[in-house]
Amino acid sequence: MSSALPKAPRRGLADEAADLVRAAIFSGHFPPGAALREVELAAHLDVSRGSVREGLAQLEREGLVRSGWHRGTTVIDVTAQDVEEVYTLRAALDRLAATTARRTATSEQLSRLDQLIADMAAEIAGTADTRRLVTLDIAFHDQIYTAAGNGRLTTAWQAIRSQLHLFQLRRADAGYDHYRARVVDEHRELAALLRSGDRRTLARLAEEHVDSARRSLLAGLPD
Amino acid sequence: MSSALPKAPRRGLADEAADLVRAAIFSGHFPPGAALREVELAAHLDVSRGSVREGLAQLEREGLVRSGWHRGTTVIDVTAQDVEEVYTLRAALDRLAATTARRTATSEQLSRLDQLIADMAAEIAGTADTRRLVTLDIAFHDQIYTAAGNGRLTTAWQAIRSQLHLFQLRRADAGYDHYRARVVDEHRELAALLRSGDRRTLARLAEEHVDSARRSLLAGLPD
DNA sequence: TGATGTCCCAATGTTGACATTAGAACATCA
DNA sequence: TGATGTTCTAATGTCAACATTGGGACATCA
Repeated sequence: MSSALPKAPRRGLADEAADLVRAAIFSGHFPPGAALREVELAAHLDVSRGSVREGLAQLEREGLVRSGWHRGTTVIDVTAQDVEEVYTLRAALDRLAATTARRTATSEQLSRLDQLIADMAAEIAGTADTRRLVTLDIAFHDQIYTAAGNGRLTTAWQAIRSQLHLFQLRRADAGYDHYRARVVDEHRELAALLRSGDRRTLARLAEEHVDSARRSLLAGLPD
Repeated sequence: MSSALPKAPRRGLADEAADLVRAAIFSGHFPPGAALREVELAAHLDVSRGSVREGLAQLEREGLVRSGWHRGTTVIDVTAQDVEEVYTLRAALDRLAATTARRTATSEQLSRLDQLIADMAAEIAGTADTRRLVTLDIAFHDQIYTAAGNGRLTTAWQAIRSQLHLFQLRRADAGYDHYRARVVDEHRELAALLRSGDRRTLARLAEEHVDSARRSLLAGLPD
């Protein structure tokens, strides 16, 4: 939660409002399709409508909500097509991130990947809190994008990151055991290829890693 | 400029403000690094600061401007690293868009590509307005993304589209003749492979198309 | 003289009030 | 009775005033 220097990034109320609403969506307080009324949120969060409005615009950038002219803002629905779109794009982004990070990652960043894998393994051996497992999974990929060091690529990743989080959460709630069974091995293999794999093999694995996730999620979607 | 049905999408003032400022940036009225003051813009566009603010946030999504806490908004600078980042990401996105469109494009959409190529050729044979040529070039790729039909992919494309436009404009202003010499052939080849090429060849060409553009732009950047 | 602290102002962040709109409920007519 | 036009209202879009902040100019001191 803290770097060497927290660098205290003074943020605006809009950012905090966005964080709060995002957390509420992840927690299930606002289910898919729910309407997010500005006045209601403003009163509940004790900030002005302007700030809430700006925060919602931020969530729209992340693809978590949709809004239209005078039609308000609603939480996105999780349809099969949404899943298809997000995972297809993610495969392309992950492929680029991995092959780039293979050249640019520092040994420190690579050890951080090992640490995250160890955390996953510990979590599975322990209480196996699937919610936390998903967070670690995403943090692992965050780290790869950071190591790649391409700001625009990271922005594109963040534009689907929250949606992905929502999807994986739904996957977790439905109780997919084989996700827990394979998540550690798959990431360990990715980390190994990042260290000393050839580019093409790594590229293919990065794509397959995402494809397998997509298939397993789609299999459990009644939509 | 007009589809069969303009479908009159009632837009807010924020969107119009964004369009106006974007055009002003492209026209050179706001050069790279220029500060975009909210009060100034609001007065000039005759809208409130709130709308300007929202419009600027939109331009930030497009990567055309950057802003920080209490430090205002400025037009992005065009450094070598920026070019590197944008074109690298674009290669990955174009690759996915092309391989997807190869499966999903309708014959109508493919003919529209041919039409755009014809427009380019006519432009070169005529006045050779490089500014319009760049617009056609980007419209060509817009069409491929539309044909791919992946909303998230299109969003990711739009997040770098404006920056790309700015880069290509600079490239045009510097007067790169061999861009004009090759642009038609390259796009014709892309269109042909979209119709009847195998996936791997198309993927490679899509990447190379972007790579050649990047190299030619970087060669002319003193930064 | 140069490093440090203080003040000030221009610009952004925030807010509540007012204007406008989309959609639903109702009334009207063929 | 079903389609069309009207009214109403809750919610969003817009606005201008107020609060807060970052950075530079100036003064102060070792």
